[in-house]
Amino acid sequence: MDDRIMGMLLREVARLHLQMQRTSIACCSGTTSTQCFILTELGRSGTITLADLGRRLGLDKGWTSRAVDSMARAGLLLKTASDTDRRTINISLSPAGEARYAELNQALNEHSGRVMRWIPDADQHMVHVALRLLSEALRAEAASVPATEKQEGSCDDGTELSCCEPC
Amino acid sequence: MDDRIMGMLLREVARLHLQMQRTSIACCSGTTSTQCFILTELGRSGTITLADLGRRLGLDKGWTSRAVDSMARAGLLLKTASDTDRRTINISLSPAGEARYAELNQALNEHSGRVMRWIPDADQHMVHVALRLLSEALRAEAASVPATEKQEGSCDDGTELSCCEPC
DNA sequence: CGAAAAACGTTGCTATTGACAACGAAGCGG
DNA sequence: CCGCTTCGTTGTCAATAGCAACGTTTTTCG
Repeated sequence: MDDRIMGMLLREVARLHLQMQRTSIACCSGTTSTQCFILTELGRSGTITLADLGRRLGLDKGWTSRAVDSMARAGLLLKTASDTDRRTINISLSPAGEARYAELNQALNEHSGRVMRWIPDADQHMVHVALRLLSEALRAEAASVPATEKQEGSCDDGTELSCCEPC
Repeated sequence: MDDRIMGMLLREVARLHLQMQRTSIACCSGTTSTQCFILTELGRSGTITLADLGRRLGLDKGWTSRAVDSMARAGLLLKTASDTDRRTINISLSPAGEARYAELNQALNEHSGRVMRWIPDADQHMVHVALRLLSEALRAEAASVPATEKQEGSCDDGTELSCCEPC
């Protein structure tokens, strides 16, 4: 299989989706795209700690702390101290956050449904299976890289074009 | 087909891909992700005007102007006045921009190749076809929405949860 | 046990990203 | 010629995000 075509397709899909997602989110409420990510992650994972949330979203913990704080001030999230580890804080959706999560989910699902309507019914199952495979592959690749990404930070060994493959 | 699962999968794929793309890009050179989008769009489309570039990427023309300007100062892009329309400016890749484009493409393709290695060979063709269908569906949906998005900006007609479907 | 190391959450600082509005220049239709 | 639109630039502002430093707490290991 040709990596070039695959790469372009994957990039195109990600870019187009993100672009349209922005408009979908903006339409619904004052929720910004990062707040949307936090809401959906909490809605799926339930109560998790702040550091865990940042790790799952691939965001800096400082930025995550501020974003969570502002959303807690807005009444969307609850910050409760853990009783087993006094360092950690458990983040969860407040009732208002649950409602916003449901609202957001509906808007985004409605949007993806509109996109799906452009795909023939006979192919929809295939697209579904392919997306599942892709998400698993992306997660697997993401999990496999960090083991070696911090040790070899050279990336300037000699060849000027073939970067990124040793690092 | 269930829109909910589809929506979650699509969002997950887009989010994970974008996140990993950032690290791939950062590894290569000083190019940021938006600059990457500009480079890839110019590499694919050839010489286009600034307004067109902004429209294709879904970005504000002001921001596009500044981004293009900084990349032109960095020697990656060329801004040449049009001879038929004195308002427009044609943006194109300089030789250095072409090189950066090739470099970037290689890094990103290498990355998508790594992701694809997590998918069984027997399924790769299916994923390829599915991605092609998806990108076409996203483009079709993106092209069909703007016709009605500006006229009906109400979105607060009555039902509190079913937003985004009339607007 | 007790010191060193690590993890956690907060805060300050900075840079990037991007939208919106206003403006002058230029084309276009009447 | 006059109004309208488009184009590119610039100013301003907010959201996004990373990095470093810090104090607190937990874990690890000698």
